[in-house]
Amino acid sequence: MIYPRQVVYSLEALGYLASLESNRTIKVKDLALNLNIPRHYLGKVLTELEKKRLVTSTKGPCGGFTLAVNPASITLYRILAALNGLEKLEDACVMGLGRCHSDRPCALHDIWAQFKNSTIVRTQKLTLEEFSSRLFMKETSGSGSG
Amino acid sequence: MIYPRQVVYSLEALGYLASLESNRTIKVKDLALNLNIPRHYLGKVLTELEKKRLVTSTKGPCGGFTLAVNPASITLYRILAALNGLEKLEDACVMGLGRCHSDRPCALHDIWAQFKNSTIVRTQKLTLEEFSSRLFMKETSGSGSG
DNA sequence: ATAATTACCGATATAAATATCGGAATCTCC
DNA sequence: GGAGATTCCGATATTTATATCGGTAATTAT
Repeated sequence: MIYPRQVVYSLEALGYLASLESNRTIKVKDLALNLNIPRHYLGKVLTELEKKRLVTSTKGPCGGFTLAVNPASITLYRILAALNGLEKLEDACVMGLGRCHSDRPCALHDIWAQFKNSTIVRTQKLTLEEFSSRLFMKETSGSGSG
Repeated sequence: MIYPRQVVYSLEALGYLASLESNRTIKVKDLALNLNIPRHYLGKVLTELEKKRLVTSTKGPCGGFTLAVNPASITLYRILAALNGLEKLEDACVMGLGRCHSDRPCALHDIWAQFKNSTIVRTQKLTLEEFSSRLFMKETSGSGSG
């Protein structure tokens, strides 16, 4: 992966939250178990997400975290931006060569530029809901559609 | 950049060495100055490159490092492989999502796959000589070709 | 041989990311 | 208002990458 783990954990947590019925909360402990993330570390990550108004927390019994945004309208791009997850994509050179510029590009310059561009376009179209349903399929109570 | 700095330094050092007349050595100190890399750190990186038979070292006055491979025939792919620089490219998911597989891909799966593939194809065609002349232009003694 | 030059190498320092721990603060339910 | 549940938060540990330092070994020139 090209993102720091904190970002990955954030995406997983948000994806999972979006897969729950709206307004349903989940405890850090359970989230950590489900996503296989160290519990206390996830707690800190969620605190960050709360500061960025992406989730809300409630203390006490029946407390936990819940999504603070509408998953059908927020895009992954906005989420990544909030998490500083776009930094890698802003690097000019994929190999980190200081002397690679657009006027004197390295041999991978165009490939990287295209990847960056595609990623931006794609994530700007992708809602959290779509992202979530793809990977964190809602546990429907028993829809036997087939 | 998506590569660790050690890999970047290695690429820069090899590129620079390839831009010198063949069999010409350069001292770590000078290389570090030219590439703006911490001297002692570069020394360790070069030692690693020597273990991998990519460069040769000579001690004493007039000593230094020189390329141990033919820059016209070795590809960047082989170099990256030797440096374990392909690890990031081998990751299945660009976002590091454990539950993203080819049979249940995330929304960026195809973009990432294409980038990885293009990078491999391109670096397999790219010789160190080409890589070097693009960015570390040989200081020709005065070819006024234009 | 001696002196100067250079790579070599082990010890250590620094920084950032990741992870752990325990108790304080807050909230709900009774 | 008290008991229990849960987040919150500061302190600290661990790991990895990056960087620094200084002495040792090897080589060359004289």
